[in-house]
Amino acid sequence: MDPIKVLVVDDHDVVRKGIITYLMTEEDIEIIGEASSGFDGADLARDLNPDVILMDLIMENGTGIDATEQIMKTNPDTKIIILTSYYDDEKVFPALEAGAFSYMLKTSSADEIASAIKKAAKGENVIEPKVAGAMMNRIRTPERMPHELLTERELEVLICIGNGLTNNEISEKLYIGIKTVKTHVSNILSKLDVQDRTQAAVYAHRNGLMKETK
Amino acid sequence: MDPIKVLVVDDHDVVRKGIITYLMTEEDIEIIGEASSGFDGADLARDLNPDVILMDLIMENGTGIDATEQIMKTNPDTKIIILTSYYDDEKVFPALEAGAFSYMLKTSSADEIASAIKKAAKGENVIEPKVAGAMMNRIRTPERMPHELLTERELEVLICIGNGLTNNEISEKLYIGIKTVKTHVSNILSKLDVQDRTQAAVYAHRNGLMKETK
DNA sequence: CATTTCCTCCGTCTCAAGGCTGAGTCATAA
DNA sequence: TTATGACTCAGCCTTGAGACGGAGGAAATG
Repeated sequence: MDPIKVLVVDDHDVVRKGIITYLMTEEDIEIIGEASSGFDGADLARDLNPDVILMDLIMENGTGIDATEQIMKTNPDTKIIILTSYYDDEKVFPALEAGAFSYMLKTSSADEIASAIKKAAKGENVIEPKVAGAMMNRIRTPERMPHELLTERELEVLICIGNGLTNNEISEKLYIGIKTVKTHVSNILSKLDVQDRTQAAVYAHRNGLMKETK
Repeated sequence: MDPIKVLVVDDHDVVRKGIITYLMTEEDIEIIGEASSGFDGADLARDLNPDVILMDLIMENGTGIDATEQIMKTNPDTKIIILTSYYDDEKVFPALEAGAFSYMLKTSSADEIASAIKKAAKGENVIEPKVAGAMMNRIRTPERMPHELLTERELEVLICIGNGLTNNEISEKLYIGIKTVKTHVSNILSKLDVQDRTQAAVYAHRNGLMKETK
């Protein structure tokens, strides 16, 4: 059986070298390339057509999410294993939705990672227990995030609130009357189930709604 | 000359193994131990008395900051090199204040890290250019962060505001009169140079003041 | 001892915030 | 056509927020 062709994408030089050094001792795994950014990783994946990709999420040029989406278009059969430090919801689910095959943490032992690569090549998913726990929570609570109930306009207003604007400033910014702003604010408060604009601002920050404008 | 005795502290198994694997090829560097948490790292440092410690900042049990402070008490001559992914102000300066000797990023090449270890053993600091830039900014702008002007009590109140509490709720939580809360809030608003509590809440979230209670 | 800082509390006053009710327009779907 | 939802705006009303000024006690500091 041919060795498994693996591509390693991580902007941390020591991590990349470390993984590669270790994996070189595995007989049925062959490192065919490495990249230090999401962009380079996507390019290399297209050119080299690896069986498995070890992908970091947070990188300086092109996140692992974007790279994963890109690679799934050009190499739909490639199994992408996310290998990162984070296991919070906001990171995990976008990655899995983008097409990631497995999700490992960097606290995993080198053996576990080698095992995950072999399983991925055979079509078996590997999800870290901590990550799996987060997934179960998501499944157990099918209630959608409250802010998904918001209309586009309400979301705009919520972003303004999250930036500390007053109703008056919002009305000027969005070219609408202050009464309209108040209506939106009221609807937002009831939909998010919070008591005042300050709590709404907190909600926006905690749920990552401010990232685009930060 | 004796080889440099190095201790590696990082909760990411692949990072630790990777660094060690690489550094083993360096003749004048000897890995005398490794730890996967800040607590273990501090214990090992006390027992083994290494010349240089490679220390991650974010770990599951005991942060690198705490471990660094601890180690500086027991092993004041040990040079601690912070090796992490982050180069924002909030991470860098506490580490240097705690007694870190050098500050490297994980994007550094393995050669640079080996070089930093040798320089640290000789008493030369190594600061990553990106981190150095942040330091220069701090020096160029001697204006301290506004929230450093806050008193302890005011900081408590600000945290409450950041959690979306009303003045009334704050007064109950802190066992003080509502008038007192209002006084604190007014002082906070003027010290932070913001107009209302919502902007204060935003400030608290953006400047990482909410991390303890999140 | 004198000064400063911090925490505490009071009264007054103004205004933004937000609840409640109602209503007109427009686009899309049934 | 009718119904529905989103966006818009209005009036009325209550209350919390915040500014301003004043003040006392405790503890650190010079």
